[in-house]
Amino acid sequence: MYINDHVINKMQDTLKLAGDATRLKILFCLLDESDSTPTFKEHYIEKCVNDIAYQVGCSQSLVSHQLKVLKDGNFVKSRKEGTKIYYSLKDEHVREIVKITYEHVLEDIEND
Amino acid sequence: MYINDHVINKMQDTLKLAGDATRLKILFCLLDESDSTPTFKEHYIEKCVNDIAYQVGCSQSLVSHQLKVLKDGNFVKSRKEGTKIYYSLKDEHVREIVKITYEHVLEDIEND
DNA sequence: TGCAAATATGAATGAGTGTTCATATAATAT
DNA sequence: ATATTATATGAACACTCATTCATATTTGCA
Repeated sequence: MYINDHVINKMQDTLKLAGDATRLKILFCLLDESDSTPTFKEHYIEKCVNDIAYQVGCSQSLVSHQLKVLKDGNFVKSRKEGTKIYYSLKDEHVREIVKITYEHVLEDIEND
Repeated sequence: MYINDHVINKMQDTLKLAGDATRLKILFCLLDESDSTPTFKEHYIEKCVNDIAYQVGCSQSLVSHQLKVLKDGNFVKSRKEGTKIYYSLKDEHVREIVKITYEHVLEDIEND
């Protein structure tokens, strides 16, 4: 193959990381301030774990576990302030991958 | 959540489908005629199972299994001709998702 | 009819992973 | 110190899934 395994494996990791419902919800949650239609505008919103858990509708434990996964995969970063830890998207790669997939899925649903 | 579960689940399915090394190799294989740097030009190349297996370096059985997965997920389509079955990309969605991820991974590797 | 080529399929296995539950850690306030 | 809030962590479980092996199916051909 022309594409080396390193590239393939990194692509696999990236797509696998994004390919989970709970993590996708967390990413959407970090995409915008409130519960609105997702704008994919470049801005970095910070939310603490409990707020994310509440908005996403999952347990604190699950969200914490998945935030760790997202952080290890360089999808999000975190900042400590008192007892709270604020998470936000790490860069524009994440946003674009979510955006492209979102738009394609919407298009598919319209042409069902 | 503002995004309904149906959309989230379809996004999950799409990204999960693409998030596997073997399937990515198959998709790259169907992206271009030969072993060159991937152009992401819109053209639909047909290859039969054995050729794909050879180029990807996996067993016929594995490739056949994964082609079924890709077909069920609407990533590829197939056409029968004699004893051979030719597979090709189904639409531009697949190509774009692979392209975006590929470019992002390359960019990450450059800035390592 | 029989054989070879191309592909599909089913079972089995083993590794990976999403989720829950209980608990630990850390910081703050009383 | 003690209690409370916020978050992380580890074990355990169930479940998914990628891969292999053996075999079935289909088509074309002698």
